[in-house]
Amino acid sequence: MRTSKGVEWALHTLLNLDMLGGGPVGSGRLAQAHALPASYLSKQLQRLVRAGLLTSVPGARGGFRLARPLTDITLRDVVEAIEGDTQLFQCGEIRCRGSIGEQSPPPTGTCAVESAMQRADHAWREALQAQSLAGIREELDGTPHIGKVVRAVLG
Amino acid sequence: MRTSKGVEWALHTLLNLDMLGGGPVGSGRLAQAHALPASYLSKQLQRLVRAGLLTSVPGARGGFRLARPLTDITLRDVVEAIEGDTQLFQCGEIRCRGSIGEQSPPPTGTCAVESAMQRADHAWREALQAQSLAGIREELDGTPHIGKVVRAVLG
DNA sequence: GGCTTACTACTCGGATACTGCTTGTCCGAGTTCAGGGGG
DNA sequence: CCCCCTGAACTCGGACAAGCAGTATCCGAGTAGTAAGCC
Repeated sequence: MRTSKGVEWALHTLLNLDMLGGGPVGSGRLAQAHALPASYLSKQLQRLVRAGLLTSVPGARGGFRLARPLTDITLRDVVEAIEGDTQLFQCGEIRCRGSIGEQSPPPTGTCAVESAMQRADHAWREALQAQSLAGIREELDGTPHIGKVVRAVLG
Repeated sequence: MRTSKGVEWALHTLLNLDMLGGGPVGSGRLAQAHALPASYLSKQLQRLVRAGLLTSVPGARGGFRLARPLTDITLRDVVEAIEGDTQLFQCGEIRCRGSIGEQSPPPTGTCAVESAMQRADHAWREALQAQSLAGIREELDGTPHIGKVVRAVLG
């Protein structure tokens, strides 16, 4: 179990877009920046558009641009945009099946196992939500040449 | 992205084994309890054995039994036994590839994106570790007929 | 009658197929820009 | 000289394959119990 590569790609791409600042950048150029498959990256960026993190500009000279500043984008936003908001642990309600399930009265309330796993899931999402991309950008600015390279390559 | 079904199966099976208390129980009977594929459940239980959560008894009248009390088994133990201890987010170091990577000096230290995701990963594992199976067992004991059913079916 | 021994039934454990999702690729609809022609 | 029209190039967006991890299954090695045979 691991997050899809799209999460990593989306995060770096969002950071790159912020360093550029201005107009829309095509998926091809964004992909070239990190040697990613362009078409597949485009697919991931479409999800960010649907989630409201990016806006897409169609046509020639089109591309993607940030829909809002990095301070308003959390890791949780990105992860859920790519992966969906389904729980890490999905209860199959096996407690209701098999010989035990048949001989037990229909359960009332949530499965204890499920609720325990949900607590951990909640902690994960809280930790993701507590970190904005702006904070990560600040860490990167500890090595300021990065921004210069990005602008030289993509600008 | 979601945890494999094996996690759910393992958790319920461990709880059932504790309610029985005594001797080893075969994977077939444990599977029948929740209408699970017996052979595949056995595969998951083997992982719990390797992780030291269960002990297996070979031969006729053999089976699986708890290697230690539920108070000493946390959700994290079970999840990592089944899923492995790999991080939810695995950094592909794409920052070192592509035109940006080539034109940047070799990075020093951990990728900022990776360390941010690791913080969330850590929060998840902490929340898992904070919950023992004994606690879940207590929640289940709110509906005490469960133990009776388990003993009737498996005992 | 008691002990030994061969047999059977049952268990775990790993090697072997199948399925669904992640990953990767391709082509079409739509838009912008440029250039040429006409007023 | 300025405006309009046509064409081409480039973009996103969704439809179409390939690869791999998760899922499921089967068979062999090994052990406990049993029953028969022998002393």
